[in-house]
Amino acid sequence: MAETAAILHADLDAFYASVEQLLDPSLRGKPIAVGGGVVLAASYEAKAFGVRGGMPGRMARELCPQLQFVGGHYKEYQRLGDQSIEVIRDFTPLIERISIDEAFADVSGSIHLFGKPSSMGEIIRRRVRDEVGLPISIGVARTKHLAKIGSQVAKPDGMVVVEPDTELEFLHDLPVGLMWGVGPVTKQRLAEMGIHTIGELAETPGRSLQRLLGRAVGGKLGALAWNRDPREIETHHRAKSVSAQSAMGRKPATEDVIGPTLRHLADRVATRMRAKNRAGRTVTVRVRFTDLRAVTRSITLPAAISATVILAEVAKDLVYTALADHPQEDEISLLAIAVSHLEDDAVLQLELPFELDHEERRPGTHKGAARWVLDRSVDQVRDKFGRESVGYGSVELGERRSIPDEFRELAERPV
DNA sequence: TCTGGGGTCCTAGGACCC
DNA sequence: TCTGGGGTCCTAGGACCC
Repeated sequence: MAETAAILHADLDAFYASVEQLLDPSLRGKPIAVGGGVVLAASYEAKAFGVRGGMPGRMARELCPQLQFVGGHYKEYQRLGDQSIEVIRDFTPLIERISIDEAFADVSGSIHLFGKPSSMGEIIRRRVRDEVGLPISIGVARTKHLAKIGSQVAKPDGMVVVEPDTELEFLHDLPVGLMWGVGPVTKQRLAEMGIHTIGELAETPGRSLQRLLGRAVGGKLGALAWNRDPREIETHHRAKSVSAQSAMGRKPATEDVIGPTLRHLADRVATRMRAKNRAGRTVTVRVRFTDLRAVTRSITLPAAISATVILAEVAKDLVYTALADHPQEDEISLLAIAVSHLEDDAVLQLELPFELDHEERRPGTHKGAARWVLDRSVDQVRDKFGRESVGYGSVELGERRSIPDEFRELAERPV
């Protein structure tokens, strides 16, 4: 861990909304939201009305009647996000990309070249503003946790430097909700104990925290409140799961809904796995009912799979298992497929189809390999002619989904 | 106000093995 | 035969993050 404050956390402000305002100058200074059914990002002008990310579009409109919904420049989001992070790379290769609009960087080894970390932060901010055209906030501190909180405090369009000798002073007056790992539930539980600030959290005995929040969460929060953050910059991590989901409002739990949706989801997941030469052993499905309660069912197979048709079949069995356990539910609002237990996939892997209803699990290697080879050729056609050139579930679904596939891909991390 | 999509990590019980 | 204990894997659910 750095002795000096040399960890940067850089976070683009209201990212999607800022990109839209950059692309269309007539939107600048106006309350806008990216999204539709749900607000994916709100401009600062919209935030002034109380509009927040994750909020239902209808509620946002009530809060701000003149709110303008825009969006759709998905390729630009990716390009401008990448371009911004690349600016940081001019100062250090030790970068941990958290998401499309956010990254940590360790610049301790670059001080002799570029001067103080705070100077680097200011240059990065200016260059992102001048060369990309976007506002970015930066926190500079000795640890990731402090740097991250620093950038949150610095928003919008600012920089906060936490010097090593003022860390606890900085930390202890802040609300617990700013801490990494404190969400709505934990915040509420802490409030019930009269804990509202990080300082109050630090004064609470570790035993009490662990009793209230569990061993892991309680222990972690106690350590962070006392400013012990052992995390280091991780320049590359591999994904541990691949998933896709589809919200559908309110649909009957019938085969004509479930079949095409699962084929489409399996296609998305399996295509991404194959593109990264990975395959997975554990398949998990999630079924959400109309009251938003959700159940999951999973199975761990004896061998990893990445063929679309096989994944769709396994997922379908799991979904019907879940539905059989909830016979009173005849409508669903979401289906999801996730594959975990990922392994590196030999180029010519053997796929094993399984009969889930039988004890016996027969390897049918010829059939499995044939499916995998077929999938590979579909992948190649799509690479040349576009994803829509070959449809699995998307054509059958026959309706516009609220979120285009291009946008979904943005959330993807390096696999 | 009941709302998207892609992820990570933790807990707890049960099965199974040594 | 009964008893004890530890480790690992699997499954389901939940909190959290961006």
